[in-house]
Amino acid sequence: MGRWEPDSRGRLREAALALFAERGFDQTTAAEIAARTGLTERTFFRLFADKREVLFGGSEVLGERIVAAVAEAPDGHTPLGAVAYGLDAAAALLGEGRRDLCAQRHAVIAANPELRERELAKLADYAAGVAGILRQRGVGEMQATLAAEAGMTVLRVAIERWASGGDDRDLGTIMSDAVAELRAVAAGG
Amino acid sequence: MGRWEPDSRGRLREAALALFAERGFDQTTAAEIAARTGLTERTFFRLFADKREVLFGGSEVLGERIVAAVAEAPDGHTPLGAVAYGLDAAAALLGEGRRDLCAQRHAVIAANPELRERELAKLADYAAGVAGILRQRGVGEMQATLAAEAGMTVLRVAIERWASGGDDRDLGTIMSDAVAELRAVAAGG
DNA sequence: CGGCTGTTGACAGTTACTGACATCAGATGT
DNA sequence: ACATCTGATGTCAGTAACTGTCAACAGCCG
Repeated sequence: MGRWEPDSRGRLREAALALFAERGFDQTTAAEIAARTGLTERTFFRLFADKREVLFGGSEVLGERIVAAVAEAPDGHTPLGAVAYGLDAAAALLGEGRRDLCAQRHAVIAANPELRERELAKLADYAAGVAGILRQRGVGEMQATLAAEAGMTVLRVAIERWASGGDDRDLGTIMSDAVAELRAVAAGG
Repeated sequence: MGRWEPDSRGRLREAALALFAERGFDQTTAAEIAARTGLTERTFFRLFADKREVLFGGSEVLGERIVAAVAEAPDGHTPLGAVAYGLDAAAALLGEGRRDLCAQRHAVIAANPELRERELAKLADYAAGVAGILRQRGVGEMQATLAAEAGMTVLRVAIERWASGGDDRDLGTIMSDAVAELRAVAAGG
């Protein structure tokens, strides 16, 4: 290496986030993002499947982490109890990162329907992975799906609270809280 | 009316479903769909915001029906109990339609990631509407969101079972069942 | 009869994305 | 040291999703 600046992916991600935050997603072309990093549009699309994906790099890592944590949850847990392990792992991973960047990213996503769609799709992917693990642990198809999907809803709501600054507590705390609320809401008549 | 064939929207929807089922979503252009109905591509995009929307016409009706049913649920229900009214209304509405068409539509959607994204977005819209109603009924922000989202997950899973033919029971029955499973999965430790 | 309205067509333009091929620094093998 | 291979990039041409603008024209209304 040395022939080109390293970490094209990372530089494109940074440039994209900055431009999206500044002018908005629709008002930013892939060519502009690429130009800002000294690369070409073609390279952009080689590194990211589509323009939206540039905002979701690293999302596979989060998904894998969640699925792994659910898989490693000790036996004897209810489905939702196992999912909570995954949520803890997610909170730990996200808690490492810079909260301001996470907030900026979320503001960009919240401002654009296409990006919101993509985020939902990512969460649905995680949910599918988690549901698969739960099924391996002997949970029935329907319960596995419901527990996994509900867990990802908790993840989304908690992150939104955390990133939007409406709740100053630790992300893990917000999430445990949300799981408790989920139990409460489902327990009632 | 009379100058042109009536119901351009409906004709485009039919043509699109047929072509998508036959060759797949990606292998079908908007111009081809339009041509099959004797219209032009420009008209297609005047009637549908984008190519995917042609498969989701009438989805606002379903959303409104669900939200209305939740709003009209008698007092004294838990949040999830009120959501169940919405699910009943959805089952009733979908039960009216032709199940084979619903199944074909779902097969097309299931076969394409972009279409799955759009479907998730529609469900998220319904959930937002339902959560709003629950909040009006005095349910807390977090519980309202969780109950509404969980309800839409039930809707999705139940429809998938029903449409894919894996479950011969009535859609309403499948859904009540799924709600019960949701309660069971959340009730446990 | 004349003007207004709503639906459509025609046409040009932008941009997301793809495929095919060229380039060239650096690692690798002999 | 030399040839070669590899991997990341650039170049260029093309498709198709959308959008803006203007024209055409049946029906309706005064």
